[in-house]
Amino acid sequence: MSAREEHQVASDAGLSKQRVVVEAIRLADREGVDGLSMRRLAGALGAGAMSLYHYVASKEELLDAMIDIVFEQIEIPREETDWQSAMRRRAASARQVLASHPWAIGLMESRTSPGPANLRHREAVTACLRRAGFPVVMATHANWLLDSYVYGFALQQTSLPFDTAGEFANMTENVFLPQLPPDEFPYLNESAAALVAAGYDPAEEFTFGLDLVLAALEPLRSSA
Amino acid sequence: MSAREEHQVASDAGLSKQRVVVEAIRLADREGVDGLSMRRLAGALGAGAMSLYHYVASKEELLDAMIDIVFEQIEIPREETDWQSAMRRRAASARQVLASHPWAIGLMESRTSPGPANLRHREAVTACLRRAGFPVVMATHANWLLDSYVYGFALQQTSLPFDTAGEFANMTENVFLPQLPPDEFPYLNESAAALVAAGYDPAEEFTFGLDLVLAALEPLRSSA
DNA sequence: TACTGGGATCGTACACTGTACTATAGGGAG
DNA sequence: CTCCCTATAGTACAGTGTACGATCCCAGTA
Repeated sequence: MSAREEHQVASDAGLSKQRVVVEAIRLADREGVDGLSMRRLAGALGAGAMSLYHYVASKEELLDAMIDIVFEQIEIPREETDWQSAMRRRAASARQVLASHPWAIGLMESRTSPGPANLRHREAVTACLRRAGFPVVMATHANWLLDSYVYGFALQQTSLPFDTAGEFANMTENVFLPQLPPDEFPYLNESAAALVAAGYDPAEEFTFGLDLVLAALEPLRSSA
Repeated sequence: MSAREEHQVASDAGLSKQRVVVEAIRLADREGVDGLSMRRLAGALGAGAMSLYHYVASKEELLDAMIDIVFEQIEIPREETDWQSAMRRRAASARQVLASHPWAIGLMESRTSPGPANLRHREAVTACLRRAGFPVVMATHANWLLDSYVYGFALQQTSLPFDTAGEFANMTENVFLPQLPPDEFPYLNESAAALVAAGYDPAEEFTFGLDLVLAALEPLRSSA
């Protein structure tokens, strides 16, 4: 016990569910979700593996708690602003949060229970849309559409190896194009060449779809 | 060896990468991706665990091959039809395929290499959009937008426990509503009640967003 | 025919996983 | 002091991916 105190990194002011989950997120961010094991997590906390099970019923519950904390980090729409600005802010926040915890999207698939932060988020978004004048069913449609776009974009983004215009140009010229025979993939070749030439910046891609969707939803409000 | 032949299910006409990957997909469909282990897969094929490694370098490569076969099942746009019908068909196909292999979306996250079927798909979609008159950069935007919507919708759908209007009404009344204190979640309560009363059918939700996106993209074509 | 080489198949072993069960230490209540 | 309860672990077990080496079988050659 005294030997263990020598090398432990985290403060040992006592465990707690909060501390366990937060450290699990840091570990997953650093090493990927496959590198997150109960033993390694316990090691990072300076504790024994089985001690974690006093704060978390199972690894499944730990993963649930992790994604709920991720949802907590997504900015909730504020009341005063107009609905488009509010949706833009929360979409940008969601994209950024999901990009900095890439494992979260892959985890959303298997777990079915929404979690409290997720529910608060949905409530706030629905409130914003309803106050903006969307009828009930239309607000549901808008919710689905916006969430689908944000999650789908984040999903695609995390599986791509570039973030900036420079990285995109670099990867396209040195990795993608050499793998695309021009006779088999003429349009992808055209596309890649044109995008690099135009200085295409993937960071701006998110805005295009979001603005288009918001503009298309605007006339579906019933009042002003 | 003769004892093993008694209980094996699959035909033992010899292994092959194709047979291994196809059986892996069936196993994942049946038991979830967590239930897919090399030993169980080998058992389903009537083979020893290590035999699989002659057709697949690692489990990672197996997973890559699995998602590429899933992509192969998504209908590719045909040349003759107008672009909106083509996109509607392939979006519907993608949604259905991803719904019947729910593990596929969760897997897309971690793997970065596109895979041949994925590339052919992208090529065909880009071709369709370009021929419809979208400029190069606009075709890229449309591609991102449509894919984000389809993947995001599929992701949300697989994490929901209902598919039909009846199941939705049932789950909402018996499971969701009892967990939503009306004073804390007034809008979600209003929404749930209104949707059940209106006989809301989640199967139609996909069409709404897709149609909206397609209509919003239409004027961005440069020629007719 | 006998020999050989190589591809396919598999058994064993190792490090690692989640976690059930059990044991311990420490502190507050009676 | 005794009793009990909460927090912390150690050990053990079934199961994982896969490195390594053994085996079998068959095509080709002498």
